[in-house]
Amino acid sequence: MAPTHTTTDVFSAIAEPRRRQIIDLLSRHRCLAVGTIVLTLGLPQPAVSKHLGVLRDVGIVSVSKHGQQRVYALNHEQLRPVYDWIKTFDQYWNRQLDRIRERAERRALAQSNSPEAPTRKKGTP
Amino acid sequence: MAPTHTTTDVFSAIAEPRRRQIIDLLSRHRCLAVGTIVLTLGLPQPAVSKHLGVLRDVGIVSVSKHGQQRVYALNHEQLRPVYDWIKTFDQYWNRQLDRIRERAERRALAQSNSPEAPTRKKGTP
DNA sequence: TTGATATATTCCGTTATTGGAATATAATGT
DNA sequence: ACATTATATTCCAATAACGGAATATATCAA
Repeated sequence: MAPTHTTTDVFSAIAEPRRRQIIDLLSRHRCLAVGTIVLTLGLPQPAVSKHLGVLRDVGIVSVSKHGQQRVYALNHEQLRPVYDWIKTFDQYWNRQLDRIRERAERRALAQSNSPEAPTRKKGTP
Repeated sequence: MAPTHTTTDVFSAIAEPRRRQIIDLLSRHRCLAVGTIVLTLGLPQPAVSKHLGVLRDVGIVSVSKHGQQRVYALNHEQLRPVYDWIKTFDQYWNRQLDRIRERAERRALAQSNSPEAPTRKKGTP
């Protein structure tokens, strides 16, 4: 049948590289007018408007009128589902880091015990 | 033109809910045969095979032959780009939490200083 | 009102994605 | 060789997504 409606799914909304660009840009400023986004990213204006529309539908950004320009701001909370999902895997990377650190520390300890011993294997001399 | 090729983009690969289901399942087991995934998730076998194909192309999972079954395992590292990207926003949520905690602590402190004072505003009595 | 600027929307053509059914391939057992 | 099990692939139809050009809407200025 059909791909999962990007309009209702945060994961699909952030799948688009340019939408992530927009999000990244917005995250570095409290709010931005469409024109600024267009100029900064160098994308065609209709494209930006359409991507902002998707992000708006999902709730990732919100708009407010300021004169004749529309100012967009990022709603960080809406990105939390992504963080919560991916977060469950970070233990693997962190464990990996822990392992590396532990090994380094063990090695450093061995070094300090016998400064002239070869790095490789202590063995029984 | 066309949507971003899911085959080369981790973000697009994880946009599919059922693929996330498969990833979740695989993350809870060191490795799983296709048949097990089919039975566990209750999805049609061709669907599972196809989704696994996408995940395989992106490198999120890897296969090995065991008899006549293909055993899939999750490559956690491949999910890191997603974590790295979303992680840059977690400061907002955490700051929010910090703010809440700090306020609670301040309130608790105020309470302990004047146990009978109203919660609202200390003022000059 | 007219004109200019800022943004949104619509229309169109192309391509991708998904599910489902059927089929193909591979390994195993008899 | 043949049947069985496990998995992958192919074919199809429906739909959705994207980019680009053109156009519509809204706001402000003169």
